[in-house]
Amino acid sequence: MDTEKLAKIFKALGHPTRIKIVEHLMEMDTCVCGQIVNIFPYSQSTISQHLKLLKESGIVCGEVEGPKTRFCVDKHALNQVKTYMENLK
Amino acid sequence: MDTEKLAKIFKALGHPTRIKIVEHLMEMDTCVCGQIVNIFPYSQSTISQHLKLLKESGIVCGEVEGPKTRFCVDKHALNQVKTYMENLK
DNA sequence: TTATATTATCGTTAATAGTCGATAAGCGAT
DNA sequence: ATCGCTTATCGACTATTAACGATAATATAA
Repeated sequence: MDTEKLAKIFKALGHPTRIKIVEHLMEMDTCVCGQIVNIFPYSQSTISQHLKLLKESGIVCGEVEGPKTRFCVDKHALNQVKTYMENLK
Repeated sequence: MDTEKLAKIFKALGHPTRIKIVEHLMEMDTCVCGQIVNIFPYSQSTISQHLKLLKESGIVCGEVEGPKTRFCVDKHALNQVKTYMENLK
């Protein structure tokens, strides 16, 4: 994974709310936007924006499911980041 | 490591130049600011600013050594991040 | 087809980040 | 004490981010 891509993911993770969103996605496996909105004291638009950033970085993916959008952590991307960290020595 | 702290480190790593600085510090073990300036196409003040951010996040530490400042990766902080990544499942 | 539920986007505002050149501050050598 | 080297900080500028409410878009249900 090249540095640019990696930096984008780190940047996406560089906000407490987005870290918590990712953790929640890991626990729940998948989540719909509304479920995430419910657990944070932020507006729907703010959470949607955070999800957009996470998606654009590649660490999260989302697929439309009727009127909803279902998000989950991209395990492949996550593993690449994990591998990078492990090899950082 | 709490979420705020973690987010700060991820944020610090969320820029290609800063990732490369950290990689360089890992390779060289320690580096003085000027050595890092030499390998990037940015001004001394810009690199100094990046180093400051890295230091403030806790992923890098620097100690004054005469007129120079010697930087290195904080292995303890790095290990905490590594552990976090490993446990993210 | 109209209403409802869900999510995304737009427009705005305030704050933060990235970069530079210029300058200040520190130490060591002369 | 001053000069030179190294690093940090300041001020400026532009760009990006974070947050909100309002609105648009889309799909399902009635």
